[in-house]
This record gives sequence, C-alpha cells and structure tokens, in this order.
Amino acid sequence: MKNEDKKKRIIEAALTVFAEKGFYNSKISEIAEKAEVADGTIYLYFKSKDDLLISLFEYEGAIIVSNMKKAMEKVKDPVEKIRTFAINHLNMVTKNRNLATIIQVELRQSSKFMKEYVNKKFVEYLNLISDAIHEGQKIGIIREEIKSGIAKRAFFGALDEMARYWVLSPSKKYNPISSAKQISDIFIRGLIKEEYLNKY
Amino acid sequence: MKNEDKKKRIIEAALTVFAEKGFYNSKISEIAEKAEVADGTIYLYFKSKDDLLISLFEYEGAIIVSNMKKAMEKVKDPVEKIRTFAINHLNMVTKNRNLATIIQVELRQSSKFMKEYVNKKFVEYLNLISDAIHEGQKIGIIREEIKSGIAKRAFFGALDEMARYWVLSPSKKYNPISSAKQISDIFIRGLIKEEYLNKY
Amino acid sequence: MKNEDKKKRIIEAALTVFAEKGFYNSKISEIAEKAEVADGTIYLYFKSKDDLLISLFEYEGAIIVSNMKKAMEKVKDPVEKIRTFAINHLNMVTKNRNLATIIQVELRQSSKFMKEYVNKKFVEYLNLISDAIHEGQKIGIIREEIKSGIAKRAFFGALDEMARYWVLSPSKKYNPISSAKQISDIFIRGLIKEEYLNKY
Amino acid sequence: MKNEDKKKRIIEAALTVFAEKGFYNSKISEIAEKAEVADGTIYLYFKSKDDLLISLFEYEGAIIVSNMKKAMEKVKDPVEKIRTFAINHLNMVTKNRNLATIIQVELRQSSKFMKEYVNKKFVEYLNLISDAIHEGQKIGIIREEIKSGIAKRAFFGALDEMARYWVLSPSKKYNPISSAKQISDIFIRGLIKEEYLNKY
DNA sequence: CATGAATGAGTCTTCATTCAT
DNA sequence: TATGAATGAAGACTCATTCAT
Repeated sequence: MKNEDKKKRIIEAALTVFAEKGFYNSKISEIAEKAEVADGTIYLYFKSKDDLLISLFEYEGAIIVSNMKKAMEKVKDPVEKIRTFAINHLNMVTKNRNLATIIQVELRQSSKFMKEYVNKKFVEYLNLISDAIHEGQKIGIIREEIKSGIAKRAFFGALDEMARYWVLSPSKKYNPISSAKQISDIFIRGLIKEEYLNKY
Repeated sequence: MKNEDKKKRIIEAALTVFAEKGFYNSKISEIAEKAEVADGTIYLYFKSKDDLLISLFEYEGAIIVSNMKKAMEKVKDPVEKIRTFAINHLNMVTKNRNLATIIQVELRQSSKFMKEYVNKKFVEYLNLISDAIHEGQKIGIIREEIKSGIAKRAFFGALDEMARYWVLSPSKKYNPISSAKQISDIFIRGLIKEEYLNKY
Repeated sequence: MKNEDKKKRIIEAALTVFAEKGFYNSKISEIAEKAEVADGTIYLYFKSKDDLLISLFEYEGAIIVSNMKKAMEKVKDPVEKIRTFAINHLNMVTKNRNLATIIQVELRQSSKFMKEYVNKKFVEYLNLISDAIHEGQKIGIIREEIKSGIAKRAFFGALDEMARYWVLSPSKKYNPISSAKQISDIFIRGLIKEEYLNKY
Repeated sequence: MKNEDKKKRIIEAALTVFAEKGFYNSKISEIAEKAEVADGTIYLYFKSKDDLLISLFEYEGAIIVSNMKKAMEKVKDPVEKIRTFAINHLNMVTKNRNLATIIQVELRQSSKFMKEYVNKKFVEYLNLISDAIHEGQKIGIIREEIKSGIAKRAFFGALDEMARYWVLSPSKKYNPISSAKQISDIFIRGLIKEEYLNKY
C-alpha cells in the first residue's frame, strides 16, 4: 500500500524546495533527495511536477482554511471576527513561512488550471471576511455602502502585502502580529459607522 | 533613434509575451518574432532573459512612478493625495494591463537579484503613500499612531489585490475606478482623526 | 496445475498486449493487469520482457508447427502438401490474429538473440515446405532446377505478405482462404513440370 | 538558411543507426554524433524521432519508387516487366542494405500514422506489379483468373522474404540476383497461360 | 549592428526490474 | 510463491545563448 507518510514527506520536501527556489527553478531530483525517496517515487504519488504543486496547496490549504474557520467561529462580534482574521492570517504566515512564500510567489503564476483550483479554496478563505462584513451590516455596525466584494479583497490584500514584506524582506522591521492589529484597526475604523468608533 | 526604437519594440513585445505566458513559459524566440527582430538581436540590447525582464520593469516602472508623482503633486491636501494614488494606480492598471499582469505575477517571482532591483522603484512608489501620510500627520489630520510603513503597504496591497482580481478574473464585476474610490474611502476613514470624518 | 495456468495467463495477456501496442510500447504492468497477477509475478516465470516475448513464440510456435506437421502428414501427394501448407497457414493466421500480428511485427525486430532463437522454430516451419518440394522432385513432379531454399522462402513470403495485408489492413478485401488457394495455385504451376500442369 | 547537406547527413546517420539497432534502441544522441551535429540540431530539421524515421522513408522511398518506375518503363513486355521488378528490387536491397533492413524491420512497426504514410508509397510500388499483370492479361498472356491484388502481394512478399533472408542472415547462401531470377521464373510460370510457357 | 543556424546543458518522466514482506 | 511499492538509469526534447557571416 502506498505509504501516506511518504506522500507527506514529499509534500514537505516540495514545500521547502519550492519556497527556496521557486517552482520553475526547483528540480524533482532535489525534492526527491530531500524527501529521501527516489525520483520515480514522486510519480507514484503525483502525476507531474504541476500536480505536486497543486496537491501541496490542496493539502496545506485545506488545513489553513479549516483552522481559520475554527478560530473565527469562536468569536461572536463580527467586527472582532475581522480582527481575528487578520491576526490569524499573519500568524499562519509566520508559522508556515514556506507555504506562505509559495502562495505569494506561485499562486500568481500562470498555468490556468492551477489558478482555477486554487481559486476555490481562496474564495472560501476570502468569504470568511465578507461573511463577517455582511453580519456587521445586518446588525447595523458596518456601513451599508461598503461593498463586501471589494472590502474583502482589499482587506486580504492589505494583510497579504504585509505578509509578503515579512516573508521576503531580509530586515524584519515590523512584527507580523502588531501589523495585523494596526491593519485591522485601520480597516475596522474604515468600515464601521461613526457612532461605533469608540467601541472598537 | 533607430536603436532606441528597436529596443523599445523588444520591450513592448516582451511585455505582451510575458503577460500572456509568464516569464518561464515565454521563449526568447517568441519575443523576437513579435518584435520583428532576430533572436540574436535581443542579446545586443539585453544581457539575458532575466535582464530583459528587469529592463522592462526599469523602463516601464520609471514612467509609472513619474506619472504618479506628477499626478500627486497637483494635489495639495495629503488626504486627497491618498485618494489620488488609489485612482491613478487602478487607472494605470487598466491602461497597462500587460504590465500590471507581469508585476502581479513576476514581481513575486523569486530570483533574488530581481527582487532587489525591483524593490528600489517599488519603494519609491510606495513612499508616495507614506509621504502623504506623514504630511497628514504633520498637519494633524491623520492619527499619530498610524505607522506609515505598515499603512503604505496595507494600502498598496489592498489596491493591488483589486487590480489582481481585475486583471486575472474573467468576470469583471467591479469597475477599477469605483473600487479605488471605495478602498480609499475605507482607508482614509481608517487613518484620519475622528473630527475630520465629515470632511472627507 | 496452478502454476502452469498462471504462466499461460501471462502469455495470453502478453499476446494481446504485444499485438495491440507492439513490443516496445507494451508495459509489463499492463500485461500483469490483464493477466490478473502482480507485476513482480511475471518475473517469477520469465527472466525479462525479452524472455517473455521469446517464450511466447516458443509456446505458441510449438503448437503451430506441430499442428502444421499433423495437417501435412495426412496428405500424401507432395504437391497437395504445398497447398495444404498455404491453406493451413492462412487459416492459422485467421484464428490466431494476435500471434500473427506479433510474428509479423516483432519477428522482424532487431535484438539479435531473439532472431536467432525464433529462427530455429521458423526454419523447422519453413522446412515443411522444402521437404514437400524435395519429395516432389524425387518423384519427378517438381522441376529439378527449383532450389528449395529459395522456393520455400518465396512461398512463405508470398503467403505471409497476404497474411500481413489481412492482419493490418482495415478493409478485408480478400478472404484468407481463397488467397491461399490462388497463391498455391500460382506457385504449384510455377514449380511443377509442364506435363503435370493439368493434374493440379 | 538551414543547410540541406546537414539534413541529408542526419538522414544518412539515422539510416545507419536505425538499421543497426532498430528504431527503439537507437538514441538521438548517437545519430547526432554520427552525423557530426549537436543533438538539438536534429530538432531543427525533424519534429521528433518518429518524424525522422518517416522523413527517412519519404526521402529514400521516393528515390526507390522512381528508380523502379524508370527501370520498368524501359521494358515493354509485361512479363519481362515482372522479371525486371524482381531483379531491381533485390538489387536495390543489395545496394541499400540499411534502408532495406529498416523497411524490413520498422515498416512492420506499429505506430499507426507511420504505417499510413508508408502505405502510400508502398502501394504505389506494389502497383507497378499489378499494372504489369493487368497488361499481361489484356494482351492475353496472363491467365484471366489471376487476381492482381493477390498476385502483386504474393510476388512482393516472395521477393521480400528473400531480401530479409539476405539482409538478416549471416550466411549468404543465395545470391540476390539469382534468387530474383528463380522467383520470377516460378511466378511467371504460375501466372501465364500454358501456351506461353515456352516463350519465357 | 543584425541575423538565425547551431549548440548542448539541463530535466522531467517512464518503466523494467528488484526485494522486503 | 505472490505481491506491488520502490527504485534509478536512461533519453527525448527544449531553449537560452553564441558566433560566423
């Protein structure tokens, strides 16, 4: 029976190598070596190099989305949910630096089918933000004129740009968590009605 | 000048091809064909394929930064400067879709030296935002606790994520300009002191 | 016997797969699957893929030669033996289409040792023709100047080219048996002395 | 401009290597070495290894068919045309041993598109025989009951089996030309009406 | 300056074969 | 005996780069 542990070792190795060199500069043989399997073994578990990258997203992405969901469910106040998202996202980036790097770098890469796949999980992730915004609008805290489709992307983009800075920049000037706090602070002030300004 | 024209033609061609296929899937021969020069000719103007990508950023990036500077100089109010940045950025993306795609996709690519280069122009571009923030803080409109290093990245990231959505997504639900307005609206409310809320 | 059954199943499977895809495009795993055994099991019965092909010839070839011998022994007249060979050969091709295809295609393949092996059985088969010719010459029906070494190959080649046509061609214009009759008719007229023309 | 001489050198080299090792056991690098070009150069002239084999047939096949046509046109008597075909075919095999080997071995190989291509030329070649037979029937020399579709294949098969023997067999017992004569002698006697037996 | 034919290093992928269970 | 996961050697093909013209 194919060994699940071996599959995981390959994904782990690919995670490191892709993060370090980028997808196109990574060699299957290098991943194999790092995973301590033969080159051919990788092809028992993955159809191709592309498939390995996709599977990696699939595997790790599912965990991330699920963790974020759990974290946000614990929070009731929709505005606090937004803050929770920010902190968790940056925190996740800190803890999964390699994955974050790959998402930063390769998520933007071209091959169509990959974009399509990744999108599903990504949209699910993004919608955790818009759900909170909708809720906030329903209970009258968040301004009606906010379009959640724009705001969710803007918020995610803001956080992710910080993540990128943190991941790629050699000098770590800003602590991810405090960045998350400042960014959610700015956003929340930007989203909510004037009368709630002092509450958050 | 003859030469400059040919160099420009190559850059234009590279712009299209890189945007369409991504850097690693683009062939020098394809760029040469589109530019109507011989493959070898490209190497008279650029040291390597990498150098072509860098030069492309250099060439186009200078124009973009310069345009943005001009646009922002016309505006005096620092808060309005921020809004101006947003509108101009999304506008630029709309007008230079290929370049935007490349920046979205390849800017994230890994090869170290490229990241370093790109950073210079990029930092200059980003600092147009932080300069406005500093100014706003100086004249007492923007809250003191805002860290411009975080805010500039967050703001840029927010805009850029919308740009990415617009550039990559087949369905164009959101108009770039109106997105720019909503995003700057959110940010500005998030940045300024409470007492100025009604002013902007 | 259990083992023999498994060995036979592998040979049958190989027969089908080799015929369908050709030796070099056939995979051991595909043969194993068709034979409903594990890949490794094949190596318990055959030393290598090459050996499997050889064994296949050996196994099936023995049957064919033996059948042909029996059929020809029943006929006394050496000239009729020739006709019998023709009819039986084409008939065999019709009944063992896969084997025929493999012989047509792979018998010609290069690896030296295979050619050598196959030759033994093949020569035995061919000699059934030359034996009949010799006999015909001994009893004065077949012309003395006929060189049996040439005639046997020519006759076999003629039949086999028809077999090839039948095996490979999608449109089945000529019925194998009637072809066999015409070809042996031509040959017999070509081999026998003038005075026997009306006899056959 | 791509060098026609270089293309020919590659075909020549492929001819030798394919003949020696068979298509599947031949390496592009080996052909390149023998042709004194770089591996990649082969791909400037041929789309793939398959294409190289096809082009080889195309290139050499055209010459062979054309030569045979010329040779047969010189002969008026349709029966003598048949003999001419035999002698020329075996002669060609003698002179183009490598090509003959490849045709013997690879013509039978599987990939469909190749069989289809080769067929066109092959049918043209075969029809030189059936044309002569038809002519012979028209002028009343060849028996009416002969089906040219069968006879042409039988005759070709007979000659080709001898060619195979000569090409593959280490011991060269039979001289190709004298084989050709005996085979055409047998066939012609088999084809013509009794009253013409003494004429040929 | 311009060309584009030639180069050849580089890598993914396949698949016959092995061997621990 | 039987299995099938693992191996790793092997090779077709690509394409950035060079250089003779």
